[in-house]
Amino acid sequence: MKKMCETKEKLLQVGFDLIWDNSYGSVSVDDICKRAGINKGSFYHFFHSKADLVVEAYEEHWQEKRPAMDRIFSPQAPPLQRIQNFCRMMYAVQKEKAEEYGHVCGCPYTSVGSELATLDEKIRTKSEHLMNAGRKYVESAIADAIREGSVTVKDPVAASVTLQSLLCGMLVEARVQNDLKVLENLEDTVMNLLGAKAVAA
Amino acid sequence: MKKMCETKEKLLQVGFDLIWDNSYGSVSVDDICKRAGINKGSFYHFFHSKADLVVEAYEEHWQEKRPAMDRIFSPQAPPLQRIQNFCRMMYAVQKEKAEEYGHVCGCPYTSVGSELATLDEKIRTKSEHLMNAGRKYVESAIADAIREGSVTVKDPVAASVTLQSLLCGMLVEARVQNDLKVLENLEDTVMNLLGAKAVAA
DNA sequence: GAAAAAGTTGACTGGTCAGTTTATTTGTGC
DNA sequence: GCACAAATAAACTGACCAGTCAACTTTTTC
Repeated sequence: MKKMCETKEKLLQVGFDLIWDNSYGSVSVDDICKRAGINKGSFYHFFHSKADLVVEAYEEHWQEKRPAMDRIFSPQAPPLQRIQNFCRMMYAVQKEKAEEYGHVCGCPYTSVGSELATLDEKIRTKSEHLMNAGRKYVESAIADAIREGSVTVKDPVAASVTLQSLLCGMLVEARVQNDLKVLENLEDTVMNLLGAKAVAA
Repeated sequence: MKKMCETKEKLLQVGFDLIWDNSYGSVSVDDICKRAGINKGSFYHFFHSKADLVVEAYEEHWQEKRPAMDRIFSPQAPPLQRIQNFCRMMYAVQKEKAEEYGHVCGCPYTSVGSELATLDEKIRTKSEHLMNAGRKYVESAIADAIREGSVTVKDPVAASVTLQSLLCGMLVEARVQNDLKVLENLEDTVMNLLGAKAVAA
Protein backbone atom coordinates (compact mmCIF):
# COMPACT_ATOMS: atom_id res chain seq x y z
CA MET A 1 0.00 0.00 0.00
CA LYS A 2 1.19 3.49 -0.81
CA LYS A 3 1.90 5.91 1.93
CA MET A 4 -1.22 7.64 3.15
CA CYS A 5 -2.38 10.55 1.05
CA GLU A 6 0.15 9.93 -1.66
CA THR A 7 -2.83 8.88 -3.74
CA LYS A 8 -4.68 12.07 -3.00
CA GLU A 9 -1.65 14.17 -3.84
CA LYS A 10 -1.28 12.39 -7.13
CA LEU A 11 -4.91 12.95 -8.04
CA LEU A 12 -4.67 16.64 -7.19
CA GLN A 13 -1.56 17.13 -9.25
CA VAL A 14 -2.69 15.09 -12.26
CA GLY A 15 -6.13 16.70 -12.20
CA PHE A 16 -4.68 20.17 -12.05
CA ASP A 17 -2.28 19.61 -14.92
CA LEU A 18 -4.75 17.84 -17.15
CA ILE A 19 -7.41 20.51 -16.70
CA TRP A 20 -4.92 23.35 -17.11
CA ASP A 21 -3.73 21.88 -20.38
CA ASN A 22 -7.22 21.05 -21.66
CA SER A 23 -10.40 22.21 -19.94
CA TYR A 24 -12.69 21.20 -17.12
CA GLY A 25 -15.36 19.89 -19.46
CA SER A 26 -13.05 17.86 -21.64
CA VAL A 27 -11.23 16.04 -18.86
CA SER A 28 -13.18 13.22 -17.24
CA VAL A 29 -12.73 11.71 -13.82
CA ASP A 30 -11.75 8.53 -15.65
CA ASP A 31 -9.04 10.42 -17.54
CA ILE A 32 -7.61 11.72 -14.28
CA CYS A 33 -7.71 8.31 -12.61
CA LYS A 34 -6.19 6.56 -15.60
CA ARG A 35 -3.32 9.03 -15.88
CA ALA A 36 -2.75 8.85 -12.12
CA GLY A 37 -2.86 5.06 -12.18
CA ILE A 38 -5.53 5.07 -9.51
CA ASN A 39 -8.94 3.50 -9.29
CA LYS A 40 -12.11 5.49 -9.54
CA GLY A 41 -13.32 4.23 -6.18
CA SER A 42 -10.30 5.89 -4.57
CA PHE A 43 -11.08 9.15 -6.32
CA TYR A 44 -14.50 9.27 -4.71
CA HIS A 45 -13.04 8.19 -1.42
CA PHE A 46 -11.06 11.44 -1.33
CA PHE A 47 -13.36 13.83 -3.19
CA HIS A 48 -17.10 14.30 -3.16
CA SER A 49 -17.14 15.36 -6.79
CA LYS A 50 -15.05 16.41 -9.75
CA ALA A 51 -15.69 20.06 -8.84
CA ASP A 52 -14.37 19.43 -5.34
CA LEU A 53 -11.13 18.07 -6.71
CA VAL A 54 -10.67 21.24 -8.72
CA VAL A 55 -11.28 23.49 -5.73
CA GLU A 56 -8.80 21.53 -3.64
CA ALA A 57 -6.27 21.34 -6.44
CA TYR A 58 -6.37 25.11 -6.87
CA GLU A 59 -5.90 25.75 -3.18
CA GLU A 60 -3.00 23.31 -3.12
CA HIS A 61 -1.40 24.86 -6.20
CA TRP A 62 -1.64 28.32 -4.68
CA GLN A 63 -0.17 27.20 -1.38
CA GLU A 64 2.76 25.70 -3.25
CA LYS A 65 3.27 28.90 -5.18
CA ARG A 66 3.19 31.20 -2.19
CA PRO A 67 6.81 30.83 -1.04
CA ALA A 68 8.03 31.84 -4.50
CA MET A 69 5.68 34.82 -4.48
CA ASP A 70 6.87 35.84 -1.03
CA ARG A 71 10.44 35.72 -2.22
CA ILE A 72 9.78 37.74 -5.38
CA PHE A 73 7.74 40.34 -3.53
CA SER A 74 10.03 40.58 -0.55
CA PRO A 75 10.21 44.20 0.66
CA GLN A 76 13.95 43.62 0.59
CA ALA A 77 13.96 44.28 -3.17
CA PRO A 78 13.14 47.64 -4.80
CA PRO A 79 9.43 47.70 -5.67
CA LEU A 80 9.80 47.92 -9.43
CA GLN A 81 12.26 45.09 -9.40
CA ARG A 82 9.70 42.93 -7.60
CA ILE A 83 7.23 43.56 -10.37
CA GLN A 84 9.86 42.98 -12.99
CA ASN A 85 10.81 39.66 -11.47
CA PHE A 86 7.16 38.72 -11.23
CA CYS A 87 6.76 39.34 -14.96
CA ARG A 88 9.82 37.25 -15.69
CA MET A 89 8.55 34.44 -13.53
CA MET A 90 5.20 34.47 -15.31
CA TYR A 91 6.89 34.29 -18.66
CA ALA A 92 9.18 31.51 -17.53
CA VAL A 93 6.24 29.46 -16.22
CA GLN A 94 4.33 29.86 -19.46
CA LYS A 95 7.36 28.95 -21.51
CA GLU A 96 8.03 25.85 -19.46
CA LYS A 97 4.42 24.66 -19.66
CA ALA A 98 4.25 25.42 -23.38
CA GLU A 99 7.31 23.25 -23.95
CA GLU A 100 5.95 20.50 -21.74
CA TYR A 101 2.47 20.34 -23.26
CA GLY A 102 2.97 21.76 -26.73
CA HIS A 103 0.51 24.61 -26.17
CA VAL A 104 0.54 27.93 -24.39
CA CYS A 105 -1.65 27.20 -21.38
CA GLY A 106 -2.40 30.61 -19.89
CA CYS A 107 -3.61 31.13 -16.35
CA PRO A 108 -5.15 28.01 -14.81
CA TYR A 109 -7.44 29.88 -12.43
CA THR A 110 -8.70 32.16 -15.16
CA SER A 111 -9.37 29.44 -17.71
CA VAL A 112 -11.42 27.24 -15.45
CA GLY A 113 -12.87 30.22 -13.63
CA SER A 114 -14.20 31.60 -16.88
CA GLU A 115 -15.40 28.21 -18.11
CA LEU A 116 -17.39 27.49 -14.97
CA ALA A 117 -18.20 30.97 -13.67
CA THR A 118 -21.87 30.63 -14.50
CA LEU A 119 -22.11 26.91 -13.74
CA ASP A 120 -20.40 26.14 -10.44
CA GLU A 121 -20.45 28.69 -7.68
CA LYS A 122 -17.80 26.97 -5.57
CA ILE A 123 -15.29 27.01 -8.40
CA ARG A 124 -16.19 30.57 -9.38
CA THR A 125 -15.61 31.76 -5.83
CA LYS A 126 -12.32 29.92 -5.55
CA SER A 127 -11.03 31.43 -8.79
CA GLU A 128 -12.12 34.85 -7.69
CA HIS A 129 -10.32 34.57 -4.36
CA LEU A 130 -7.11 33.19 -5.80
CA MET A 131 -6.99 35.86 -8.48
CA ASN A 132 -7.39 38.48 -5.78
CA ALA A 133 -4.77 36.86 -3.56
CA GLY A 134 -2.20 37.34 -6.32
CA ARG A 135 -3.22 40.95 -6.81
CA LYS A 136 -2.38 41.83 -3.20
CA TYR A 137 1.32 41.31 -3.85
CA VAL A 138 1.24 43.66 -6.79
CA GLU A 139 -0.76 46.23 -4.87
CA SER A 140 1.78 46.37 -2.10
CA ALA A 141 4.69 46.69 -4.53
CA ILE A 142 2.94 49.53 -6.35
CA ALA A 143 2.24 51.29 -3.07
CA ASP A 144 5.95 51.13 -2.24
CA ALA A 145 6.83 52.36 -5.72
CA ILE A 146 4.51 55.33 -5.29
CA ARG A 147 6.10 56.22 -1.97
CA GLU A 148 9.60 56.16 -3.43
CA GLY A 149 8.32 58.15 -6.43
CA SER A 150 9.46 55.70 -9.08
CA VAL A 151 6.05 55.55 -10.70
CA THR A 152 3.55 58.14 -11.96
CA VAL A 153 0.47 56.16 -11.06
CA LYS A 154 -1.43 57.46 -8.02
CA ASP A 155 -3.73 54.82 -6.58
CA PRO A 156 -2.16 51.44 -5.75
CA VAL A 157 -5.49 49.61 -5.56
CA ALA A 158 -6.79 50.92 -8.87
CA ALA A 159 -3.42 50.36 -10.54
CA SER A 160 -3.15 46.78 -9.30
CA VAL A 161 -6.68 46.01 -10.42
CA THR A 162 -5.92 47.31 -13.89
CA LEU A 163 -2.59 45.51 -13.97
CA GLN A 164 -4.28 42.30 -12.94
CA SER A 165 -6.79 42.63 -15.76
CA LEU A 166 -4.04 43.36 -18.23
CA LEU A 167 -1.98 40.35 -17.19
CA CYS A 168 -5.03 38.14 -17.17
CA GLY A 169 -5.96 39.36 -20.64
CA MET A 170 -2.47 38.83 -22.01
CA LEU A 171 -2.46 35.27 -20.72
CA VAL A 172 -5.82 34.55 -22.32
CA GLU A 173 -4.64 36.04 -25.59
CA ALA A 174 -1.46 33.99 -25.45
CA ARG A 175 -3.51 30.84 -24.93
CA VAL A 176 -5.98 31.64 -27.70
CA GLN A 177 -3.25 32.63 -30.13
CA ASN A 178 -1.11 29.79 -28.86
CA ASP A 179 1.87 32.06 -29.09
CA LEU A 180 4.40 33.05 -26.45
CA LYS A 181 5.25 36.17 -28.46
CA VAL A 182 2.18 37.81 -26.93
CA LEU A 183 4.01 37.72 -23.61
CA GLU A 184 7.41 38.77 -24.86
CA ASN A 185 7.19 42.41 -23.90
CA LEU A 186 5.22 41.80 -20.76
CA GLU A 187 7.69 43.80 -18.67
CA ASP A 188 7.63 46.85 -20.92
CA THR A 189 3.86 46.84 -21.15
CA VAL A 190 3.51 46.62 -17.40
CA MET A 191 6.12 49.28 -16.67
CA ASN A 192 4.47 51.52 -19.20
CA LEU A 193 1.10 51.09 -17.54
CA LEU A 194 2.57 52.09 -14.20
CA GLY A 195 4.43 55.04 -15.66
CA ALA A 196 7.67 53.62 -14.32
CA LYS A 197 10.60 55.99 -14.51
CA ALA A 198 13.50 53.55 -14.60
CA VAL A 199 14.29 49.99 -13.65
CA ALA A 200 17.60 48.37 -12.98
CA ALA A 201 18.24 45.39 -15.25
CA MET B 1 -42.64 24.21 -43.42
CA LYS B 2 -40.54 27.09 -42.21
CA LYS B 3 -38.91 29.42 -44.63
CA MET B 4 -35.61 28.07 -45.87
CA CYS B 5 -32.73 28.48 -43.47
CA GLU B 6 -34.90 29.84 -40.70
CA THR B 7 -34.05 26.63 -38.90
CA LYS B 8 -30.34 27.13 -39.38
CA GLU B 9 -30.56 30.72 -38.18
CA LYS B 10 -32.38 29.60 -35.08
CA LEU B 11 -29.79 26.94 -34.30
CA LEU B 12 -26.96 29.45 -34.75
CA GLN B 13 -28.60 31.99 -32.49
CA VAL B 14 -29.66 29.54 -29.78
CA GLY B 15 -26.29 27.79 -29.85
CA PHE B 16 -24.41 31.05 -29.56
CA ASP B 17 -26.46 32.31 -26.64
CA LEU B 18 -26.49 29.05 -24.74
CA ILE B 19 -22.73 28.60 -25.05
CA TRP B 20 -22.02 32.23 -24.22
CA ASP B 21 -24.06 31.94 -21.06
CA ASN B 22 -22.65 28.55 -20.07
CA SER B 23 -19.72 26.90 -21.81
CA TYR B 24 -18.99 24.78 -24.84
CA GLY B 25 -18.50 21.63 -22.81
CA SER B 26 -21.62 22.00 -20.71
CA VAL B 27 -24.04 22.64 -23.58
CA SER B 28 -25.01 19.57 -25.57
CA VAL B 29 -26.32 19.38 -29.11
CA ASP B 30 -29.52 18.04 -27.57
CA ASP B 31 -29.77 21.13 -25.37
CA ILE B 32 -29.45 23.40 -28.38
CA CYS B 33 -32.00 21.46 -30.39
CA LYS B 34 -34.45 21.27 -27.53
CA ARG B 35 -34.27 25.01 -26.84
CA ALA B 36 -34.56 25.77 -30.56
CA GLY B 37 -37.49 23.37 -30.91
CA ILE B 38 -35.71 21.58 -33.72
CA ASN B 39 -34.85 17.95 -34.33
CA LYS B 40 -31.37 16.63 -33.97
CA GLY B 41 -31.41 15.27 -37.50
CA SER B 42 -31.88 18.81 -38.77
CA PHE B 43 -28.92 19.99 -36.73
CA TYR B 44 -26.66 17.54 -38.51
CA HIS B 45 -28.27 18.40 -41.82
CA PHE B 46 -26.85 21.92 -41.45
CA PHE B 47 -23.68 21.33 -39.46
CA HIS B 48 -21.01 18.64 -39.62
CA SER B 49 -20.37 18.85 -35.91
CA LYS B 50 -20.97 20.84 -32.76
CA ALA B 51 -17.65 22.60 -33.31
CA ASP B 52 -18.75 23.64 -36.80
CA LEU B 53 -21.88 25.24 -35.41
CA VAL B 54 -19.74 27.30 -33.07
CA VAL B 55 -17.45 28.48 -35.83
CA GLU B 56 -20.41 29.49 -37.99
CA ALA B 57 -22.26 31.08 -35.09
CA TYR B 58 -19.23 33.22 -34.29
CA GLU B 59 -18.82 34.37 -37.85
CA GLU B 60 -22.52 35.21 -38.02
CA HIS B 61 -22.42 37.07 -34.72
CA TRP B 62 -19.49 39.12 -35.90
CA GLN B 63 -21.09 39.97 -39.22
CA GLU B 64 -24.17 41.16 -37.38
CA LYS B 65 -22.06 43.31 -35.10
CA ARG B 66 -20.05 44.95 -37.86
CA PRO B 67 -22.52 47.68 -38.83
CA ALA B 68 -22.64 48.90 -35.23
CA MET B 69 -18.84 48.84 -35.08
CA ASP B 70 -18.58 50.75 -38.34
CA ARG B 71 -20.93 53.37 -36.99
CA ILE B 72 -19.09 53.74 -33.69
CA PHE B 73 -15.70 53.90 -35.36
CA SER B 74 -16.76 56.15 -38.19
CA PRO B 75 -13.95 58.64 -39.02
CA GLN B 76 -16.71 61.21 -38.82
CA ALA B 77 -16.38 61.22 -35.02
CA PRO B 78 -13.31 62.46 -33.10
CA PRO B 79 -11.02 59.47 -32.42
CA LEU B 80 -11.27 59.50 -28.64
CA GLN B 81 -15.02 59.75 -28.82
CA ARG B 82 -15.05 56.60 -30.95
CA ILE B 83 -13.19 54.74 -28.28
CA GLN B 84 -15.38 56.21 -25.58
CA ASN B 85 -18.51 55.10 -27.39
CA PHE B 86 -17.00 51.69 -27.90
CA CYS B 87 -16.44 51.35 -24.16
CA ARG B 88 -19.99 52.43 -23.48
CA MET B 89 -21.36 49.96 -25.97
CA MET B 90 -19.35 47.14 -24.38
CA TYR B 91 -20.69 48.03 -20.97
CA ALA B 92 -24.24 48.26 -22.28
CA VAL B 93 -24.00 44.84 -23.92
CA GLN B 94 -22.65 43.26 -20.76
CA LYS B 95 -25.33 44.88 -18.67
CA GLU B 96 -28.08 43.75 -21.00
CA LYS B 97 -26.83 40.15 -21.07
CA ALA B 98 -26.32 40.11 -17.33
CA GLU B 99 -29.93 41.13 -16.81
CA GLU B 100 -31.14 38.62 -19.37
CA TYR B 101 -29.22 35.63 -18.04
CA GLY B 102 -28.58 36.53 -14.44
CA HIS B 103 -24.79 36.34 -14.82
CA VAL B 104 -22.11 38.57 -16.24
CA CYS B 105 -21.20 36.70 -19.42
CA GLY B 106 -17.96 38.34 -20.60
CA CYS B 107 -16.63 38.06 -24.12
CA PRO B 108 -18.08 35.11 -26.05
CA TYR B 109 -15.09 34.69 -28.34
CA THR B 110 -12.67 34.77 -25.45
CA SER B 111 -14.53 32.34 -23.22
CA VAL B 112 -14.91 29.62 -25.80
CA GLY B 113 -11.57 30.45 -27.39
CA SER B 114 -9.84 29.91 -24.09
CA GLU B 115 -11.83 26.78 -23.28
CA LEU B 116 -11.03 25.09 -26.57
CA ALA B 117 -7.73 26.69 -27.53
CA THR B 118 -5.79 23.51 -26.93
CA LEU B 119 -8.54 21.14 -28.11
CA ASP B 120 -10.03 22.37 -31.35
CA GLU B 121 -7.84 24.16 -33.83
CA LYS B 122 -10.72 25.44 -35.98
CA ILE B 123 -12.37 27.16 -33.03
CA ARG B 124 -9.05 28.46 -31.74
CA THR B 125 -8.28 30.03 -35.11
CA LYS B 126 -11.73 31.54 -35.42
CA SER B 127 -11.50 33.14 -31.98
CA GLU B 128 -8.07 34.46 -32.78
CA HIS B 129 -9.23 36.06 -36.02
CA LEU B 130 -12.36 37.63 -34.56
CA MET B 131 -10.45 39.05 -31.63
CA ASN B 132 -8.00 40.59 -34.06
CA ALA B 133 -10.77 41.91 -36.31
CA GLY B 134 -12.11 43.95 -33.39
CA ARG B 135 -8.67 45.28 -32.59
CA LYS B 136 -8.32 46.85 -36.04
CA TYR B 137 -11.01 49.39 -35.26
CA VAL B 138 -9.25 50.46 -32.11
CA GLU B 139 -5.91 50.62 -33.86
CA SER B 140 -7.21 53.00 -36.47
CA ALA B 141 -8.87 55.24 -33.88
CA ILE B 142 -5.65 55.38 -31.88
CA ALA B 143 -3.66 56.24 -35.00
CA ASP B 144 -6.01 59.17 -35.64
CA ALA B 145 -5.78 60.24 -32.02
CA ILE B 146 -1.99 60.24 -32.25
CA ARG B 147 -2.08 62.38 -35.38
CA GLU B 148 -4.32 64.96 -33.76
CA GLY B 149 -2.15 64.85 -30.65
CA SER B 150 -4.90 63.98 -28.22
CA VAL B 151 -3.01 61.04 -26.79
CA THR B 152 0.47 60.49 -25.40
CA VAL B 153 0.87 56.96 -26.63
CA LYS B 154 3.22 56.55 -29.62
CA ASP B 155 2.61 53.28 -31.46
CA PRO B 156 -0.99 52.57 -32.53
CA VAL B 157 -0.39 48.85 -33.08
CA ALA B 158 1.27 48.29 -29.73
CA ALA B 159 -1.30 50.43 -27.94
CA SER B 160 -4.25 48.63 -29.52
CA VAL B 161 -2.75 45.24 -28.67
CA THR B 162 -2.35 46.27 -25.05
CA LEU B 163 -5.80 47.81 -24.97
CA GLN B 164 -7.27 44.63 -26.42
CA SER B 165 -5.61 42.55 -23.71
CA LEU B 166 -6.83 44.92 -21.04
CA LEU B 167 -10.43 44.82 -22.27
CA CYS B 168 -10.29 41.08 -22.67
CA GLY B 169 -8.93 40.72 -19.15
CA MET B 170 -11.53 43.02 -17.66
CA LEU B 171 -14.31 41.01 -19.30
CA VAL B 172 -12.90 37.77 -17.95
CA GLU B 173 -12.62 39.27 -14.49
CA ALA B 174 -16.17 40.55 -14.68
CA ARG B 175 -17.36 37.07 -15.63
CA VAL B 176 -15.38 35.33 -12.91
CA GLN B 177 -16.37 37.85 -10.25
CA ASN B 178 -19.87 37.94 -11.70
CA ASP B 179 -19.92 41.65 -11.09
CA LEU B 180 -20.55 44.50 -13.49
CA LYS B 181 -18.69 46.86 -11.13
CA VAL B 182 -15.45 45.58 -12.65
CA LEU B 183 -16.47 47.33 -15.86
CA GLU B 184 -17.79 50.52 -14.33
CA ASN B 185 -14.73 52.65 -14.92
CA LEU B 186 -13.86 51.03 -18.22
CA GLU B 187 -13.69 54.39 -19.97
CA ASP B 188 -11.36 55.98 -17.44
CA THR B 189 -9.07 52.98 -17.39
CA VAL B 190 -8.84 52.94 -21.16
CA MET B 191 -8.30 56.68 -21.48
CA ASN B 192 -5.66 56.48 -18.82
CA LEU B 193 -3.85 53.72 -20.69
CA LEU B 194 -3.79 55.82 -23.84
CA GLY B 195 -2.66 58.92 -22.00
CA ALA B 196 -5.71 60.77 -23.32
CA LYS B 197 -5.64 64.52 -22.74
CA ALA B 198 -9.34 65.30 -22.78
CA VAL B 199 -12.57 63.87 -24.04
CA ALA B 200 -15.85 65.60 -24.72
CA ALA B 201 -18.72 64.06 -22.82
C1' DG C 1 -46.99 17.98 -62.85
C1' DA C 2 -43.15 14.92 -62.34
C1' DA C 3 -38.60 14.42 -60.84
C1' DA C 4 -35.02 16.04 -58.12
C1' DA C 5 -33.34 18.63 -54.30
C1' DA C 6 -33.73 20.46 -49.80
C1' DG C 7 -35.45 20.05 -45.35
C1' DT C 8 -37.48 17.31 -41.48
C1' DT C 9 -38.41 13.58 -38.36
C1' DG C 10 -37.54 10.57 -34.46
C1' DA C 11 -35.67 6.43 -33.35
C1' DC C 12 -31.17 4.47 -32.92
C1' DT C 13 -26.00 3.42 -31.94
C1' DG C 14 -22.05 2.72 -29.30
C1' DG C 15 -19.45 4.91 -26.32
C1' DT C 16 -18.59 7.85 -22.23
C1' DC C 17 -20.07 10.42 -18.30
C1' DA C 18 -20.23 11.29 -13.02
C1' DG C 19 -21.00 8.89 -9.39
C1' DT C 20 -22.25 4.21 -6.53
C1' DT C 21 -21.72 -0.14 -4.46
C1' DT C 22 -19.88 -4.07 -2.29
C1' DA C 23 -16.10 -6.56 -0.98
C1' DT C 24 -11.38 -6.78 0.13
C1' DT C 25 -6.92 -5.17 1.76
C1' DT C 26 -4.08 -2.38 4.51
C1' DG C 27 -2.46 0.50 8.40
C1' DT C 28 -3.25 1.91 13.34
C1' DG C 29 -4.24 1.88 18.30
C1' DC C 30 -4.39 -0.95 21.99
C1' DG D 1 -2.77 -10.12 17.60
C1' DC D 2 -7.18 -8.15 17.45
C1' DA D 3 -10.54 -4.69 16.52
C1' DC D 4 -11.54 -0.83 13.80
C1' DA D 5 -11.04 2.70 10.41
C1' DA D 6 -8.89 4.14 6.26
C1' DA D 7 -7.78 2.92 1.69
C1' DT D 8 -8.27 0.27 -2.56
C1' DA D 9 -10.27 -2.45 -6.05
C1' DA D 10 -13.30 -3.35 -9.85
C1' DA D 11 -17.65 -4.08 -11.50
C1' DC D 12 -21.81 -1.54 -12.04
C1' DT D 13 -25.69 2.05 -12.86
C1' DG D 14 -28.48 4.94 -15.51
C1' DA D 15 -28.21 9.09 -17.73
C1' DC D 16 -26.31 11.49 -21.43
C1' DC D 17 -23.11 12.24 -25.22
C1' DA D 18 -22.05 13.25 -30.39
C1' DG D 19 -23.30 11.61 -34.31
C1' DT D 20 -26.13 8.32 -37.83
C1' DC D 21 -29.82 6.68 -40.51
C1' DA D 22 -33.66 5.71 -43.39
C1' DA D 23 -38.18 7.13 -44.13
C1' DC D 24 -40.88 11.04 -45.02
C1' DT D 25 -42.55 15.89 -46.50
C1' DT D 26 -42.01 20.09 -48.66
C1' DT D 27 -40.04 23.18 -52.11
C1' DT D 28 -37.76 24.04 -56.39
C1' DT D 29 -36.80 23.21 -61.12
C1' DC D 30 -37.79 22.25 -65.70
